[in-house]
Amino acid sequence: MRGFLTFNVLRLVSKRGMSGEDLRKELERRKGSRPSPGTIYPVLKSMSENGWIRENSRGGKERRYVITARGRKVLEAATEKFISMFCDMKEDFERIEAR
Amino acid sequence: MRGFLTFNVLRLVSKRGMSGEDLRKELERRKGSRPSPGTIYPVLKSMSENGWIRENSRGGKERRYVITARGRKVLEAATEKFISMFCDMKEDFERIEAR
DNA sequence: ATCTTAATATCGTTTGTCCGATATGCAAAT
DNA sequence: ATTTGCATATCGGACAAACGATATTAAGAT
Repeated sequence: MRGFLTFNVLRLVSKRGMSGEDLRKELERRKGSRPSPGTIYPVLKSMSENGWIRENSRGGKERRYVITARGRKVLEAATEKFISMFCDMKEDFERIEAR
Repeated sequence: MRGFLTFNVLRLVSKRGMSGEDLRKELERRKGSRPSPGTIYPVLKSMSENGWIRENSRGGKERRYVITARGRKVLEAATEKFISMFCDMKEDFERIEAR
């Protein structure tokens, strides 16, 4: 189950401002393993360079990122692709969440 | 949007017996681009070696695969992981399908 | 039997994700 | 000012996904 890290980060940041550490913790909750620093920070950097997210508040050591307008467009397009790829998974969501 | 090809193949084969070409066509429908032969056949081979799928009917040149009991177990576990990773995407499914 | 056509198989290479290790920066406590 | 602790940054490399090109196989048409 590899891949889709960038997509997931963009989704998380779109919901609320998050730092690298916030993301590592939340991703651990969701997928069981915590991505290493060497994974998450390069992703944040390249997303930043692409203009999908931007640094919002820099409270000392912690840098909090938020999504940009451009990032929202990218996310929306990616979400559509994602859905068409996994179009018949809605039933699985319902089946599994119903337990 | 790379990755998850094996997962997708397993899902498709679990619904109905499919050949390599069937899979290439269906994946094109879903994700826009058709995986090359050099992509799909090695995947089928390794899934076969793992005992997740097996050759069912070999109508001449065409080999049709079906999922095995073991494959179903793997698929079920992978689906749960997938859902917990993308837990809050149900709303996106509904939002996008509603158009 | 030969030719044609489509499906399948294999190989080497490219590309991208992710990690481990290590270094740097920053703020608060001492 | 020094130390401590945590967040962030960077780098090299491991690993796997996917491709392009090419070869093989099998069935049917001629």
